[in-house]
Amino acid sequence: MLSAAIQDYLKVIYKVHREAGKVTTSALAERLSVSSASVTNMIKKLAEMRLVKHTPYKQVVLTPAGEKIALEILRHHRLLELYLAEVMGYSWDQVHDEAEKLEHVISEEFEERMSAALGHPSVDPHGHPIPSTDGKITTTDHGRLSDLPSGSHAVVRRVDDRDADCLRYLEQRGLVLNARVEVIRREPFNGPVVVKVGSDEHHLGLEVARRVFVEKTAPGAGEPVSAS
Amino acid sequence: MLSAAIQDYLKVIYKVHREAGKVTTSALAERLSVSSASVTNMIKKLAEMRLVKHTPYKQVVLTPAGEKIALEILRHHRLLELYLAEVMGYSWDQVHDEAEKLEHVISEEFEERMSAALGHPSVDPHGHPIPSTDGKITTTDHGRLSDLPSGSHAVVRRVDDRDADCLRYLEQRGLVLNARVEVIRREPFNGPVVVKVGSDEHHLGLEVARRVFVEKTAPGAGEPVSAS
DNA sequence: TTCTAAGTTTAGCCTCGGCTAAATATACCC
DNA sequence: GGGTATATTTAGCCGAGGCTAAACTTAGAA
Repeated sequence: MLSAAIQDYLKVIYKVHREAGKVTTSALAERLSVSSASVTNMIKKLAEMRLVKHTPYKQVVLTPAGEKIALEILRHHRLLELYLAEVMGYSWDQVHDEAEKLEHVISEEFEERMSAALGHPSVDPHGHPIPSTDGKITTTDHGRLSDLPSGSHAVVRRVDDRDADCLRYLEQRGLVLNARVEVIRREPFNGPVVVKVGSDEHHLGLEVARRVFVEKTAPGAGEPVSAS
Repeated sequence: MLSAAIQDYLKVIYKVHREAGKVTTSALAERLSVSSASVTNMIKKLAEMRLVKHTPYKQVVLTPAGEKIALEILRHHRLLELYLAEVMGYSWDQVHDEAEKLEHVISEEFEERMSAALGHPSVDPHGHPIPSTDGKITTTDHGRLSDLPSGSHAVVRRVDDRDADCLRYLEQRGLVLNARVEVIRREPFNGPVVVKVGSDEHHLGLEVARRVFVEKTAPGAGEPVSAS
């Protein structure tokens, strides 16, 4: 059994790769709340274990073996989030921290029973795809709400789940998974984005709007432009 | 937050105290699958933290603070066992190992939601009482099936849950919580105990019979002699 | 009472996964 | 193309929680 620390490193390497393309020591250090030196140490170890390839001073990439483990942890995390929310009644902003702890500890048995109880879902409550047992994942790249021109219509497809306060903020304003939004206008000088959700209008700071990922829709349409 | 290791020590100290009265280094070492020297080290640390009192070469006892933590972990463990069995459909013999890992990781939130989902139960699937949130526990001391004279009638009130194989064995023979049993006869020379469960008779080795705790009943009675 | 076996503690070591400080590599600016 | 800022790695350290071997207590038998 791999330690929770190693599992965490692999998971974060995977996520940083998805989000930034390139995986650097300092990015990992920040995401793991650990010093850069500690990251270098661990990376060296992971490289010996053939879980990552490391080009010193350049970057680190997961080997297929490393990615498999990362996806397994990711699957645990996202199934847990969904289970906590749907079955146990957790609120949207509470699930992340609990899942973060449990993901390293549950058995395959537990994973399978959760998945079954949820009807083998493919997306977690924040819109992230759930990897399958055999380590496959289908990612859809969505644009950010903050990048939408005014007048756009869209559907919320994913929300960054790293900050519980932000999640609460968004939830209160109806910006949850599959919610329809319209960009009314955008204030200049990186000011807030004014969006309509249902019949309400909200002024979202750029930082917040960057955390909401959307799929564009036709203005009056009932369904997204490119429904899956 | 206390480490999982410390939580485990406190839990095992509590259990050994219940089961054997006296808590020795070697008993702890065996139960924790750790060397005696390691136990001595950790006990020293726990004593500094005021969680146990240690009389060197004699014994160790929990302080009220230590007992509080032990009972909290015990509560986690037993709620988890029940939740895994009742809600998630685990079998009787699978729940212990999973609970053993999860008990150190779940939040108060999780604990409370499990308890609510189960209707705030007072006994786990193996018959152990579940401590309350405020660290109270009501223990009933039951005799062992292995100590019953032939002809006795009894109800299973608790089963030792440390060995999954043994649990499976007992479950297959109907020796589950609240099952009625009758001791048909006892073979001499520490031979098997012959018991009737439902309409079947089974020959139980002494080692197995020692792990089943029972409450005596009147021979034909529908209810135990001293119902709770 | 003394001697010995069993149980306990001490001493010293190990691995894991952190840390800081110092050395080194890269990259960017002029 | 050289110099400096920034990123990365190396070196050396620490605490947690294990281990073994050796020393020390205790208790029981002779």
